[in-house]
Amino acid sequence: MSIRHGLLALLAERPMYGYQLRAEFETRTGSTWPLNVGQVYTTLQRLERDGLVEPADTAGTADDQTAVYQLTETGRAETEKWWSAPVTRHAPARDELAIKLALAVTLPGIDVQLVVQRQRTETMRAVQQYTRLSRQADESNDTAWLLVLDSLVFAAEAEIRWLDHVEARLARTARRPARTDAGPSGAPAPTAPSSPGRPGAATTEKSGR
Amino acid sequence: MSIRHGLLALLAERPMYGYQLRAEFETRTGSTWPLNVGQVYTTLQRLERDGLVEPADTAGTADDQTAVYQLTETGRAETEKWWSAPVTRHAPARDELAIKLALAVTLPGIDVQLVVQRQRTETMRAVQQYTRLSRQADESNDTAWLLVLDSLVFAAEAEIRWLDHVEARLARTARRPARTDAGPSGAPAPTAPSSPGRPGAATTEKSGR
DNA sequence: CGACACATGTAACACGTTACATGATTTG
DNA sequence: CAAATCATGTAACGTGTTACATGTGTCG
Repeated sequence: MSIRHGLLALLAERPMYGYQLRAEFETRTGSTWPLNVGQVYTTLQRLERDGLVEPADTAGTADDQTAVYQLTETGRAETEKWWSAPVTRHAPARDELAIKLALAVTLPGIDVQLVVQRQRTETMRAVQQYTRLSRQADESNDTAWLLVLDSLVFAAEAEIRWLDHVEARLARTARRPARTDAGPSGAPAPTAPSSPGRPGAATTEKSGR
Repeated sequence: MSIRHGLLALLAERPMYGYQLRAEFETRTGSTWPLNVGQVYTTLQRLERDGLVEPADTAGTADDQTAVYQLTETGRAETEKWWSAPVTRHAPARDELAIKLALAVTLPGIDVQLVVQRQRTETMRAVQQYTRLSRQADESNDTAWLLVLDSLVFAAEAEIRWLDHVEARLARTARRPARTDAGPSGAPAPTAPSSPGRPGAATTEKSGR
């Protein structure tokens, strides 16, 4: 849905054609997410189908081979709605890493420590890469790109923190092993007591600007 | 791809049938991501098509109406590969929020402050909700669920930090306005100098366990 | 003239999501 | 017996992704 809304937002500024939309989208998001041209055209088709955009009247401008689109009233309303409502993470997207580790903890014969360790290495590599790019973005004075990169850095750092957290919890549970398995297909197994205080959920201080 | 790998991982423990796989998956990931049964069957079909799973030989067990699947050799190899390689975020998934704010900064007539503010409210709400659920998970001693919830909390907190960061940067740029726009369809505009030191990318201290 | 950027589009496929259809078994 | 749960599957649709086909304009 990001593309859909992205295109709408761009078209809200002024009418545009497909090729142009792709260029604008990529430029303004720091070329972080390359956008296939084909996708733009199919998305435009769908937007037109849904009555959110329409071919622009190119009277006088002698446009023969560019297919300019503009927002309809409905499209403009939809765009405003997008700006005014926050992005909701209801039913947050399935996170492969979270699933992987949840399963790792649950299944027998998995060296969770090792999985965590390898993942941390990889994620730290990602952080470094993004940081490196950040310098470029800073030099070229590209605020949008910088913002996007920072978002990636923040997310990756959170992932590392989480991995540390998981590891710590594992170390604790390892001493006093408790089964997390639910059994062949049964209900959440009532097991031994564990972990009195739990961290993580109280780290909001730093953002209390 | 999470489902695909998730099912493989579950089948690596022992052969199972569709309905059972769904239950196991949901239980072990704390029912955070409800998995439609239909999806399980179609995914199983695709896995069979790709030679990763096969109908299990149910000789003697008198299974008439359950379709038990087991891993093939290829499937087992694929699963091991999954466990041994970290989840890579190459070409990280398009993040709607990042796109939204990058566009907001770039486009005229958008009250970025307001967008950020509303988003923060929403995200903080999410953090609180997850934290509340965490308590439940802790009480019911469900390690996997707890892990998943923590991951969501960490991610949401990172989002809040990022929003703060964006706001701070905006406040700075507001005093010394610089165009981020690239123009009608041109190259990254060379604009006035801005922002000497940039924070964010150096926040790794906390995870340096 | 040949390569490359501009510009539009289609086709095929992957995955995810919801809704629907069907029947067996358990249980109040 | 009725309702819920167990169990399997199909159909239709949405988005995203890649590859392909086609043509124009420009520039070395």
